[in-house]
Amino acid sequence: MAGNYSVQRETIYQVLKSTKTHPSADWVYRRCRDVLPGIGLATVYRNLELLVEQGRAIKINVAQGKDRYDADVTPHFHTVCPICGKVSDCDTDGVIAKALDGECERRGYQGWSLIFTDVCPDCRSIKQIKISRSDQ
Amino acid sequence: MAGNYSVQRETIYQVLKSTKTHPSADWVYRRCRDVLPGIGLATVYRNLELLVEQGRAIKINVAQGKDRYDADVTPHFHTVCPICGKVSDCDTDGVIAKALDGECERRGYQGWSLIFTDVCPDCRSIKQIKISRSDQ
DNA sequence: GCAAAATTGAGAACAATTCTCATTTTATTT
DNA sequence: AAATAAAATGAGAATTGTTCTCAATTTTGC
Repeated sequence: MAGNYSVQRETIYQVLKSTKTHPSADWVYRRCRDVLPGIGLATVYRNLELLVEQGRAIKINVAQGKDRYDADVTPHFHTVCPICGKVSDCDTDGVIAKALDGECERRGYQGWSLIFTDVCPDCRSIKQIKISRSDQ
Repeated sequence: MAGNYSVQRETIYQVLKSTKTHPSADWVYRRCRDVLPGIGLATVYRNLELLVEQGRAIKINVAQGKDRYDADVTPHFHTVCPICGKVSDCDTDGVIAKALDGECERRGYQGWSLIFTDVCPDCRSIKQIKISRSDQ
C-alpha cells in the first residue's frame, strides 16, 4: 500500500475522531478548514469514503439528508430523530448486538445496520411547546 | 380528510402492492405509465411519500442510490446487496423483530429499521466468475 | 534529489428528490 | 347538475448531496 498519507487525510481522521456527533461530510469539511483553510470538499468526501473502506470509520445512512460518519467502529447502533435528523449513540447492554452478530454468522451475512427512531430531547421540548400552543 | 382520492394515487398504490421487489420511485413511475401514460414523476414521489405518512407503505433507505418503497407494512427487515443494491425480504423466525419491538417499548422509541448486508445470488455468481478469471 | 505514484483543489457534472405554479380533477354546496 | 371550493396534477426548474475530471502539487521509494 504505497502512499496512504496526506496532511488532509490525517486531519480529516482526527476531526472525525474528536467528536461524538456523527457529523456529515460538510461538517467535517468546515472543521478541517479551521486548520487547513485550503482544503477542498471533494477531498473530505474522498477520504471519509476511504476511511470507511479501510474500516477506520463507518457511514450512517439516515433517511433524509446527508450521510453521517463515525470513527467509532465498534459494533453499536444509533437513534435518529425523525424531526431534526440528529444521530445519537444507543446505549445498550449488547444483547441485541450479539443476537445480530449471531444472525449474520448463521446466515452468512456480511453485517447489519440497526437504527431506532427516537425524538431527541430538543425536539421533544419544542413539540411540547407546539402542542400547548395549538391547545389554546 | 377531504379528497384523498385520485386515479394516480390509487394506481401508484396498486402498483406498489403488486410487487415484492421493493421498487424505487422511478420503477413505480415507469410501471404506472403503462396504465396512465401522462403521469408525472413528481406525482409518484408525492404520493409514495403520502402513503408512507398514512402508514400504507414504508420507505427503505439504502446506502447508495435511490430510496425504495414497500407496501408491506408488517414489521420485518431486509437484506441489501452491497454490489447491485437489490433489496430482499429477510425470512425470519421473528425472535429478533420481537426483541426490537420490546426495546422500543422499554425505551419509548418510535420504531426501528434493520438492514443486513448480503451479496445476492446473482452477484455471488458473477463474483465467482471474476475470481476464477483473475486466478488464471 | 529524482522519477513515479498518489493526492489534491476547483469546479463541472450528476442523480435523486423536491418545489413551483398554472391547469385539471375531485369534492361540496346549492 | 351547475357553481364553487379544495385538492391534486404534470412539466420542468431548482435544490441538494455527492462524485467526477484533470491539471497542479505532494508524497513515496530509490
